[in-house]
Amino acid sequence: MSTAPLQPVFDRLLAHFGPLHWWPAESPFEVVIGAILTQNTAWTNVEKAIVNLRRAEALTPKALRGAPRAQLEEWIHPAGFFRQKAERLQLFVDYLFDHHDGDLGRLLAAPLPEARRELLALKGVGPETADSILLYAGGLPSFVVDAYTRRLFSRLGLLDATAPYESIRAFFMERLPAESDLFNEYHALIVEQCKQLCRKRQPLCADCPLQELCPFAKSQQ
DNA sequence: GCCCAGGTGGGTA
DNA sequence: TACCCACATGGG
Repeated sequence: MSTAPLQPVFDRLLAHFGPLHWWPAESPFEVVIGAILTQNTAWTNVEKAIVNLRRAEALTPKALRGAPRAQLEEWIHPAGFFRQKAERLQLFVDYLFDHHDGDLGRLLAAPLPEARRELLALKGVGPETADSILLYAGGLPSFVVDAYTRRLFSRLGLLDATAPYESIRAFFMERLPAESDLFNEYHALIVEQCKQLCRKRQPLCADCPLQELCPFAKSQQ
């Protein structure tokens, strides 16, 4: 399989940042919570909500299911969209108990396409959230496409940022071996690359390990 | 004060 | 299919 031009991008990011070993969570179920809470939300706000949930010992399917809705909304308040997200979290755990005995591992033990269909059928779980759960909670090789992925790779001239989610996901999955460790690091490195430049308020081509691969950077020389 | 962030669902043409 | 909008907080 030809991995050009995706392998060189990965190699440079890995050399620059080193392995990141995502997701920043202490359990697979915490990945699910983080994936829902981070929808269109800065991770710093999500962290505050997760601290509240941890303090309340609410980071388990059982605890979340039993929590009063108003209480849950209060815990996750800092993450924004708290009414929507409280509903989505409880719909998720309700489904988990109704269909998998409250065991996330069982849901994620199904073959990837089946587990993905199941997740996508849930209200509040779109393609990015589903792929994040599959990859980072389940260790399944499902490539995650997010706003950073679109921004970085359109900047590199490799894809159209406005293309549908599934076509961008296919672009990566058709060109990379289906290895969860590779997909894990790749997405984490994309996020790290974009976050760094965001913090520094720099355009994507400045101080970037991908300079040599970036047509936009070249045109500015 | 304004803009944006690791989306999703519902409605309309 | 392609837009539009609601959803809400916190940091730059």
